[in-house]
Amino acid sequence: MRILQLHCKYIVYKPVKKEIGEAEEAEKKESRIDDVIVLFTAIEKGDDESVAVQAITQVKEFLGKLKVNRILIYPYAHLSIDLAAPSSALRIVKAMERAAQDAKIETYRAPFGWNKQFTISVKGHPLAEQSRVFLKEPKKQEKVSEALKAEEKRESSWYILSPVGDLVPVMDFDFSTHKDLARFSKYEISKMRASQEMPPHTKLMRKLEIADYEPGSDPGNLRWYPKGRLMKSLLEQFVTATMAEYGAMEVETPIMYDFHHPTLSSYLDRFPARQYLIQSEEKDLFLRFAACFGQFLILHDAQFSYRQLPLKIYELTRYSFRREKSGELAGLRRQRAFTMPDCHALCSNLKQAKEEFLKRFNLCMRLLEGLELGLDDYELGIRFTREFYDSNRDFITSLVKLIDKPALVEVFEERILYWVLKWEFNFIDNQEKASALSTDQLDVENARRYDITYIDQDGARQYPIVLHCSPSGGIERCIYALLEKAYKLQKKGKPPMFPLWLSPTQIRVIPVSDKFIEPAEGIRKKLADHGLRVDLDDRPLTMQKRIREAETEWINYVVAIGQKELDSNQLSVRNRATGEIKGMPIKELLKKVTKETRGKPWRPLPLPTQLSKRPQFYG
RNA sequence: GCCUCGGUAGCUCAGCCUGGUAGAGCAACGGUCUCGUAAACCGUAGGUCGCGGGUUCAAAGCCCGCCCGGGGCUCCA
Repeated sequence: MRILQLHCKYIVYKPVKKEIGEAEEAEKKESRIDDVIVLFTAIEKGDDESVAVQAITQVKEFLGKLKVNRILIYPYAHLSIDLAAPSSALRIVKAMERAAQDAKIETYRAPFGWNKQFTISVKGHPLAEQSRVFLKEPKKQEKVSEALKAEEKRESSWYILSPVGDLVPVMDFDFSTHKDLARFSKYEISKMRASQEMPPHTKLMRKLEIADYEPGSDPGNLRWYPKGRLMKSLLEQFVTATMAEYGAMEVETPIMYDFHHPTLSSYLDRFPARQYLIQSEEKDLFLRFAACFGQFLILHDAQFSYRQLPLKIYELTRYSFRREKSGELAGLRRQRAFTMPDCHALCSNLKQAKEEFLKRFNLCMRLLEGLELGLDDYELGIRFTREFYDSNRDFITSLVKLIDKPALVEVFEERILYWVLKWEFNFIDNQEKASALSTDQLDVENARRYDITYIDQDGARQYPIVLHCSPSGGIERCIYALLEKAYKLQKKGKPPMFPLWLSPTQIRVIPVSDKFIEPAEGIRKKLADHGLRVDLDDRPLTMQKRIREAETEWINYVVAIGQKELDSNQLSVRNRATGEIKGMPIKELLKKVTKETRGKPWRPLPLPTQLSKRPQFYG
């Protein structure tokens, strides 16, 4: 629908003759209307009553601004080259008229289908002349998955489950020795938070040149600076290596899928997330929000029997996309494009699924331990259906035993989604918000949906149980947890730090003055040759200043080189964790550092080794 | 989507209430200093005050509209 909207001192018009067969009946009589908004209107193909209402709603709003409440709807075909058929056009013009009357607008309408003569006087103010286009809103844009709708009215109740198997309603639990669990429960149940400050990690991610918002993209799609890219890359490697060790086969699958693919579209309805949609030629595509599709489609086509179960398949999705509402986004805590390891395991029956589930639970604990996130840093949340709990009490309790502290439990009376049991490790940040890191689900529905089958001992086709696990949660979110944890340390008066293996610079060498740059570089190289990230602050600044900057960069060890060190063959090593300066031979430092990083992936410095050669990305 | 705060130098921000030559610190650049564990000193350069319109002799500032972003709420397999 196209409307040319004119604020007129007056308009005079007179029907001259019918132009089309469907024209309305009208008298060939002159009409005059004063101080009126004239809507020259063309109805186009695809317009319907909803467009008419939409148009009038906006016109009404506009009338308020101009302090006018009188309109003339004037059918005017010449505005469009894509006109609707006259019969439906007339219907919609009438719908506009009705909508306007309903909105208490004084409404006039020129007859439809006539050749008319008119004289018009348009006012001179800037808002007097407006052209507008209204389109029917495409349906798929409004598509909300059934799961999202179901989520909104889900019925569940909350408990605390202790390691000995007591299930206590949340209201009756004594939280006095479980402060973080109390925070987690409060967050999950009441959804009450009131925080004015910025989340500390968003400031840190920029100050430390890890990541930043990218105004040139969609919100929640971040840019990563070299140091952040390095950390992310190390975490990715670590998770992938751990999954390989576990026996999962790494694959790679497309990031976009056909919206109308039959199995995919029914899965979309079972998943509570909003998608990015892309149109390409004739296809509607959506960007994946997890690796499920790609892996399930592979497994659908693969053939395997009970002998190969449990069968484990893994992908590090870079990226998964979820079009979260803009207000939900927060730095590294929640993005619209994020990197998520996703591992599925197919199990022959519930017994095998439970064994595997436990194995993965342990694996996730170990993995977070590798990031130096321990049991004090996260809380366990478990969710299940009432029915599943009733027949698997001991099994569920055995999960809680593994962390040896009470867990928050959500019990669903009915199965709304595709799983009957899931758990997450939740990190509680400085604003007392909880975010899931590791998670695993027991899925009893998707094998059937994707027609994934295995052959059992008797040669019959069976549907396996599917486990969905993100062993670390989103990689970005891991960095968020590390930053928030570091901030907690800082609040307690301790130096904020990263685990050594993730530190962009592990050791910085600082020559006392520029006379010592050369020997300092020699020492730097010696250390670097042992597979460490060591850089050299060769800038002509005072020693104090360079030490200070090393500290603000959270560098774990700082080595000063001057005459004293050259004479004694001892390095002066400043240890960030303790704040102490200790003399030690180069070997001792090497031993200390390699011990601390044993078993973890390594990558070289992502920046020039000389600080004088580095650009500033932020600030 | 709603509420709220904001957009001024690369960064952090002041100036806006009460209209009258656009500021500071840090960073950058040039120089002096050759330095011993969290900020040496001097200087130089750097701005379409988010965009559009209005009011005014005069707008970063006042008014209207728009755009963008943060945070909160809702939501979170």
